[in-house]
Amino acid sequence: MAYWLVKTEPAECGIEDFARAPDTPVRWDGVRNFQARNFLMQMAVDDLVLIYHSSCRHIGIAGIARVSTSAYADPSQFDPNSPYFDARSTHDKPRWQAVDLVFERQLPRLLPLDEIKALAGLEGLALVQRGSRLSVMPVSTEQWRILLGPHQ
DNA sequence: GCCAACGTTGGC
DNA sequence: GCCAACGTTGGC
Repeated sequence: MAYWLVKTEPAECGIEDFARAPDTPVRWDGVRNFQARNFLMQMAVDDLVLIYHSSCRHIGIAGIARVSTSAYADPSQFDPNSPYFDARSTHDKPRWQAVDLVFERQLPRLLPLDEIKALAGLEGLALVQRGSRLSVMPVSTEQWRILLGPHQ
C-alpha cells in the first residue's frame, strides 16, 4: 500500500466535506498538471491520502482519505460547461485522470504548514520544497510516520 | 528545440 | 492583494 498527499482548497472540497458524508466517494478531478496526473495514475485502491488544505486561513494537513477507485478518465475534461474542459481531450485519448477518494478520518487537530516545515526528515517531500506547486505527490512510509507522529 | 510570454499556484 | 516561482504555450 502506498501513501500520497493531495492539495485542496477547503472552500471547494475540504476534509469537512468528506466527513459530512463519510461513505460517499469524492471524485478527485480537475487535476491539470502532467506530473500530478501521473501520480494519480499510480494510485491503487486502499492507498491512503493526506488531505492538505491550501489557499485558506488554516493551511496544513487536515485529515486522511482512502483511494476507493483507481484512475479513470476525468469526465470534466469532456464537459464544455466545466472549468476543467479540455478541447484537446478525446474519449479515445483522454488527457486527464481522476480517482475516487473516501473519508478515512480527520486529524485530532490540523497539522499546520509551519509545523510541517519544522519537522526533520521531510526534505524530500515536494510539499516543503521551495517553489513546488505539485498538487498530488507521493509520501514515503517514513515521511508518513514523521507527519502523523502519534496520530497514526 | 529554444525560449519569451503568459497564466496559475499558493504562501504571505 | 502581492508577487515569486513555476508549467505550458506557441512563434520561430
